[in-house]
Amino acid sequence: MKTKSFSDMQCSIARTLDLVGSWWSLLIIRDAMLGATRFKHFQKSLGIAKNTLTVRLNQLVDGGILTKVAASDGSAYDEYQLTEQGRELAPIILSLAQWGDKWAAHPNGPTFEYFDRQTGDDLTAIWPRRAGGEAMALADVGVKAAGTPTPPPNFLEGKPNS
Amino acid sequence: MKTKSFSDMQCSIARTLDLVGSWWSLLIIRDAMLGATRFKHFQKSLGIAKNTLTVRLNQLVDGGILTKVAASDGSAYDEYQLTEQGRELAPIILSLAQWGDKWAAHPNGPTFEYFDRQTGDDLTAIWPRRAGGEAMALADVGVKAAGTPTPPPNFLEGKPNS
DNA sequence: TCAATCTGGTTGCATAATAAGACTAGTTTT
DNA sequence: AAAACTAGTCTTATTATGCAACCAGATTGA
Repeated sequence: MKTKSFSDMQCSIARTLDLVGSWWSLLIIRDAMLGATRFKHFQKSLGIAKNTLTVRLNQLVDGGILTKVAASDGSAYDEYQLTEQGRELAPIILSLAQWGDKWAAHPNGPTFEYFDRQTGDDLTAIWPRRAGGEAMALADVGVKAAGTPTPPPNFLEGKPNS
Repeated sequence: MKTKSFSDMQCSIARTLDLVGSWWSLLIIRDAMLGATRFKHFQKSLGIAKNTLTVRLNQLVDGGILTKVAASDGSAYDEYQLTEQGRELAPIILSLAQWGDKWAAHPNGPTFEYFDRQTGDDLTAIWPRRAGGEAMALADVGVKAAGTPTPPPNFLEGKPNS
């Protein structure tokens, strides 16, 4: 069959998913954000098959999300570390967590809570906002083809032709 | 092999990915947000195999992201519409787009731009923010086990044991 | 009107991705 | 020095995806 790649699509969403959208990838990134650095961390935390984990880690390294560096603690085994590019996936991870907390919560409640280390407050919702900072209604989010000046259909509302 | 499901994990991120994390799912949701409602829209836009599309659409309906409703224009063919639950995936979609624009842009540039329909301004970045609305450094985002009072390791910094 | 086309699938077959477990060379612990 | 651990690899089995053919009902065009 040869699973189709999204890498030749022009859409940024597709291009992102091509790098981090395969099964397990985003959970590996989650664990990396929570401090996992070694093969065994990911393997134990996720229960993923080792061969699959090998492939996924290599893909993330190739995609520039992770780097493999010499261990900081003198061990002979390398560490996988998030790159800047990888760290900036945090909004995606946080919005996934936020949605799951609201719409797909586990009977026992969520495992993690996110807060502002400066103040201790809970994080403000990850949500589209206007310049001032207020969250906006989804219906106010407009989408347009790049370069187009006029505001065509609404995000979440426009109809495709035919 | 039997692909492992994430649905019994407690983590909200995993639970969300279980519903929308399979190959094609988020692109289908993207298209739904851009106005696609019918089988042919998704099929034409994505170039996905028809049997796979059938499975994906049914999964999204089962997961409460889409509903199948009678066509609004009198056609005999049903429409797939986003539910409220589905519409609230917008922050995930927008953060994927934002990351891709920055880190995985197509040579020809992005296809879409997002703006505030009220003002015409570009959207403010989807990013973790403090109560006041200012974007915060990722290093200031803390994560803790649910219920725990003390702030343990940083998000993006904490080390797992062993 | 009525043949041609479109729509939303289903079915069968080929291949790729994932899972599970055995195995291994090198590392670390006891 | 033996035992256990680490980060894989290899083999085998099953599922997921892709592709093409097919089909019944709806819609369109001449």
